Amino acid sequence: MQEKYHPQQIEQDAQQYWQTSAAFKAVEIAGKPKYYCLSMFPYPSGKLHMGHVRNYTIGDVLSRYRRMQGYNVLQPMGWDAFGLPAENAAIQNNVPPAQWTYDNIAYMRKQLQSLGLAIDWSREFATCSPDYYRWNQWLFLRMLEKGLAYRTTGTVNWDPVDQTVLANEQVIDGCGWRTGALVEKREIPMYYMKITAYADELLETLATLPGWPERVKTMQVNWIGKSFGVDVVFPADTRSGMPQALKVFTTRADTLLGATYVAVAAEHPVALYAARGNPELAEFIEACKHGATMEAELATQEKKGMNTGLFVLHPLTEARLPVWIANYVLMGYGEGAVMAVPAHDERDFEFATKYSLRIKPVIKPGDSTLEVPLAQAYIEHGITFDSGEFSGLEFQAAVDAIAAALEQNGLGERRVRYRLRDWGISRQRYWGCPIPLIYCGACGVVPVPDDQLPVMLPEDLLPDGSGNPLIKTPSFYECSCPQCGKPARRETDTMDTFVDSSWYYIRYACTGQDEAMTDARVNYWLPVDQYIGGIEHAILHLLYSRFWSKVMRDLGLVRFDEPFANLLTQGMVLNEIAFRKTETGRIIYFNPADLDIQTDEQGRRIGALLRADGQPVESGGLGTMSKSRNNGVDPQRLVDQYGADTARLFMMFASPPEQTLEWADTGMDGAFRFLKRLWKYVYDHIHPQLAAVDPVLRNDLGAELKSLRFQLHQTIVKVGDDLGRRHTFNTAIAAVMEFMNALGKLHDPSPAARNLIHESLEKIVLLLSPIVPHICHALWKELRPGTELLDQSWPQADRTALVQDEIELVVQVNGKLRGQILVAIDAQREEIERLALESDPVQKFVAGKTVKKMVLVPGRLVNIVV
RNA sequence: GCCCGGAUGGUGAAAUUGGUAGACACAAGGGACUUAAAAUCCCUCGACUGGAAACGGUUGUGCCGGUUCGACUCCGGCUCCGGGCACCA
Repeated sequence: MQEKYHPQQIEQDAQQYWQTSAAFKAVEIAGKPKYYCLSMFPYPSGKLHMGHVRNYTIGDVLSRYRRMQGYNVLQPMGWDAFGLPAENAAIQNNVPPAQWTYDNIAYMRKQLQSLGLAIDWSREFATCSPDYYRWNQWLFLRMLEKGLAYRTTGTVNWDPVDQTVLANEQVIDGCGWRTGALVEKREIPMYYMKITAYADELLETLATLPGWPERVKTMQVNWIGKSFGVDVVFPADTRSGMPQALKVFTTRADTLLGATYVAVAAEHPVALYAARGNPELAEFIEACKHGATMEAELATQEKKGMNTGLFVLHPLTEARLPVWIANYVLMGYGEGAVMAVPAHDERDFEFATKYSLRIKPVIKPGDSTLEVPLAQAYIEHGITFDSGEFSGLEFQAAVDAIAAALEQNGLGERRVRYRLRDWGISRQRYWGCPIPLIYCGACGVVPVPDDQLPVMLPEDLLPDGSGNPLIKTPSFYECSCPQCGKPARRETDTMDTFVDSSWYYIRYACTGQDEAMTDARVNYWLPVDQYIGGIEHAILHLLYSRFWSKVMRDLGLVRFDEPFANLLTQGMVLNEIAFRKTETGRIIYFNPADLDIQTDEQGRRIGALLRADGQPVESGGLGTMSKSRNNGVDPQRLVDQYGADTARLFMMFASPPEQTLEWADTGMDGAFRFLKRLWKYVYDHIHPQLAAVDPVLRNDLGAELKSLRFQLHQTIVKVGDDLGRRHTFNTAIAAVMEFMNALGKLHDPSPAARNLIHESLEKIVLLLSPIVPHICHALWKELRPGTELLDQSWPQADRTALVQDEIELVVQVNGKLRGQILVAIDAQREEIERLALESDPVQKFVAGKTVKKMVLVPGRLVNIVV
């Protein structure tokens, strides 16, 4: 055994051993309990960042821990390989997206392997492989057959200069990111997946997922947004020229008598009708085209509107209500029209105040009245008033009565609605899975026959920023109609990359299966036992995956209802954002590694200077590590400098996994120091070649050794609980450090002590092995020559070591800590109270006062109330 | 704007079911070893305060209020920060 800890050599040896022994190859073994541990696969952006290290280390710790517990573990890895960044890179570097992607995969695979992850690499695949995306296409066609996929129009961001569709990310302050041109909304035909058909099940089965974080389930519930309300029809006032009735949905039918106008989207037929011969209105509608498409922008943009001059009739009072066009009403949501009740809706209140529209309160708090005029909308539930026959009712009674009245006169009906919208999957982009459809002049939209799948994506095209290059590639789009054989045109849109990531975890179970999307092996491995990934995927990816797997289930391809039994959402790894603005207003970002931090005498940060020129930079706060903001940290430097074990240990020790982590590498030294100390402990124990270790004489230990052994077995219990149940790897590591500190204080040359040290070191190595597997692999060889760490089971605590005679209780007076007492483990209440009262520090505080009450918390404390 | 989280020493954090706030580390300061440095080891380390010292006291978990014998933890109201908002992944 070498005297010093040399991670490079140790890690190389361990990784080589794992590879040559195919240690992590997962094989289906009937009857053996399986554990499918999956970390979200990476997008091959170029190199790993700290978020990846965090994600994959967590997965690896859990995988190795379960393996030691006797599970048949599957931990696979792959690549979410389609997507926008490859096209941007292609434009920038003149390299086809395919090549850029494959190069990145090759580099990042090496990086992952250097972390020593217990992955079955034989199952690796990338979603851009035709063997994979062929089944996207195949399933899409099945969904089309079942009516779960359909075609309709959707809104996109249109860059009028580049003549191309932009992703939301590519729209900056309403302008195209490359051209700076004002972006327009445009309606184009697209394909949608009917996720709303599964809305109820997606909602209901969340309740069957106790292994999911509450916050994620809450977010999904709110996202699906099931609401009970009423569809209300406002008939046209034909005398005003209004061409049609307007239907709106409301969850607040109790406020119907307070409706004072109706607003429609700028794209609504009534708006277009009103704009004919009204240039002012037409201009407003035109301006709305440049309005926001994103919900965040939509909700914060200035609310603007115009009166159409048209009227509808109130469905209950027949009062004439003006019809307005408003930029905050979207055609894509519901019916493209809303009823406005300014007195009881904040947005309507703001709008009505701005345009001097009528505000009519009809709801008041149960125990008081409203002060008129209102200073703000009263949005709480309350009692109706000023509502004719519907006055004086509480919320539900009012909704029921008004809904009944509407149903009676045929102008409304109760409806359940969802906030969830169908999933638009068409992308006007090159680097994605082709949608397998053909457009024939004679036959219309014709699916590509199954035996012609996959529709292969050419890998040699070079996008130039002006739209999807597939449109300009006849060898791709020219084809003949599968039905009539005449020349036809292939669909050039590709699928949303969320399709790729919606079922990759199923495909890992069927490596090599070329005849079908899945096979029987799925039934062994799935569902995933533990899924680990960033909290940023709490809604979209996880909801789409749940949906897609339910569709597969209904097609008989899989048997489970939910794909991920347990979910661990790791917090984001943040780093500082530093920048300067050039004279022309362009923003240049600086990597925090290139800055010198200035602190005050207390060590608090007050600013930062760019090392290159010594001048200050501006702070952009904290944000997730990203290429675009130049605040990523490449783990490679740390791995090269300290080794993978130190990087893994530090990452796990830094904070609990679900917590957002502000990146700082201070502490790496400490993690490295700990491993060096561990190495030294084993070396010092092994090296003297003293007497061989005797069987431990556990009943013959003195008080010091007995107490140390108690702590050892307490630590075994604690670490198992932290890794397996709590997933708090930081406290597991802290517990081992604490025990190591205690062990280090033992200076006892007796054989009994030496036995205990040996037992301790073995257990420490086993406990740490899921976190720092390389060093543990090497140390185990020294402690138990001829055996392999990988074959060892997770240690069990010795119950006899955990028996205690006495325990310490805390004594409080009026809830304040005043002292401790030592009591026998089986001491009775009276005995404990007597000891507590008699203890010196207590006497001081109790003397001369009357004891009112004593609170005893068994095993914890005594509180004396005076 | 809406939905979901978070805030504890100079720093990362711990306190698992309402029961000792700051475990375990980092940084810093002091010391030992060394020709020196690195490495290693030892000590101090929330704030204020009494004491020569031993050892105490008060206060303290983003802010304001509440419940309780007892609150980082529960309740009500805020502030700031992070994630998501349907075409970044």
